[in-house]
Amino acid sequence: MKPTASNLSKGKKTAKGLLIAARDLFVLNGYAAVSMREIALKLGINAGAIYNHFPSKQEILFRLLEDHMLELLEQWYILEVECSKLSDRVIFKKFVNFHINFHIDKSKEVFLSYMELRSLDRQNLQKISRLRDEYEGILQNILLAGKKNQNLNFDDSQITAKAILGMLSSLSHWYHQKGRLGTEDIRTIYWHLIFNSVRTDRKRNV
Amino acid sequence: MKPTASNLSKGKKTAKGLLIAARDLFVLNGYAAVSMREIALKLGINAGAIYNHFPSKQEILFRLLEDHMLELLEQWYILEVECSKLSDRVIFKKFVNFHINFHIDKSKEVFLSYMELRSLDRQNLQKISRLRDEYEGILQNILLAGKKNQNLNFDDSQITAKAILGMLSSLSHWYHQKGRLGTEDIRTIYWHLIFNSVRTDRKRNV
DNA sequence: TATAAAAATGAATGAACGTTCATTTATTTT
DNA sequence: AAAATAAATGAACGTTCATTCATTTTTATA
Repeated sequence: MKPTASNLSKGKKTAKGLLIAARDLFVLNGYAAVSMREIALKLGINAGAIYNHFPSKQEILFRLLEDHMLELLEQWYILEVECSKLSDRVIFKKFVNFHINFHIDKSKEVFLSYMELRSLDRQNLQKISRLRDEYEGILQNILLAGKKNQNLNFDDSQITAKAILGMLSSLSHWYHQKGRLGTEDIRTIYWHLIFNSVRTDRKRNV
Repeated sequence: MKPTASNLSKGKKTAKGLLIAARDLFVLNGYAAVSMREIALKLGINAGAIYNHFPSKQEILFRLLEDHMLELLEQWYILEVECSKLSDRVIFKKFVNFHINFHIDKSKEVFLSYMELRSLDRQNLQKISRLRDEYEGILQNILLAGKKNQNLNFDDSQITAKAILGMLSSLSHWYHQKGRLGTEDIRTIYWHLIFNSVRTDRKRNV
């Protein structure tokens, strides 16, 4: 059975709680500025007790980032299965919408992934970077396929992928629940901006 | 006479050197993870000597961010003077190019401004936020003028401004001198993406 | 309910932190 | 050159840091 909140053992519950507490504090103040004592305090336990669940502060950060990237990739690959017989543009739209949804849903984890890469030690950074490159590669391939079939138009797939992901990721810098616009509005606005930036049914500007 | 590198007094030279050293270290490891001792070491002086030039670590960060924002705004206002009799699109292009140039030129300061807002104390954050809002307002006004005259087309000026600035600012996350593409290529690619995302001579997509 | 395992405690570790200080050395001004 | 100012030293301040550990308490298993 998949573990739910209620049937987790005490230990697993604490471990999960620690990840959430650490995530929230890291987002608020940054990895280096957050102490193990603060994290423990959120759960009402002693700092030393954390080490029953995680071997180090660094490992907590790594687990947060890796779990996030693995889930991002996994979720996309599930969606990708239905894409084989769709048009380039529809696949592109599917990806952008998926990305926006995921970023709205997991804005804290996304923010962390952008802000705290530099707080990872060399080995962990390498692992996360590999996962990031894999994800960026997905978008690059979608763009390249669209260009090949003349359904999308742009100069450089690598820069364009970075620019699009950069635009979308800036979402996580300002998005929060109680904003002026609903998620549907945001999805629409971003989709228009992004699709127009690479669409073909227009002459090139100079 | 405007002070140059050579005619600065010893003290001013050290102060300037400390700002540069701090900037580079903050970019590399983050404000909280950098010690005053590390900053001093870069200049070959003792940590205590820093306090002859700056009253605190916090003040060093603030000075870096404020100087950057003030220069950004000042430079734009100089350019803006020539804009009064130009078309909406040309003004928009002028702004985007200005922004890209500035971000390529000062990629470290831009990166800092995005990453270390949360390391500012309340008062300093307020000051910097006011400057950021002023800059974002400039782009919003350019967009709104373009929309009013039907020269630009988009849904929401606030989100669109944020999205555009987000896309451009992601530049500072990966740009460095020795990259595959020259600054002229990057300028072109980004301008195409951005202008197309809000241009009018096309039908709206659904 | 008895027993083993897991989880939490609270004190302690040594190291590092930003900042201060009395003092010395270097630079600038008179 | 003398006097005044600025800059740097190196040790020390009190605090906080991540982590360790012997011990106790809680939870899960049999």
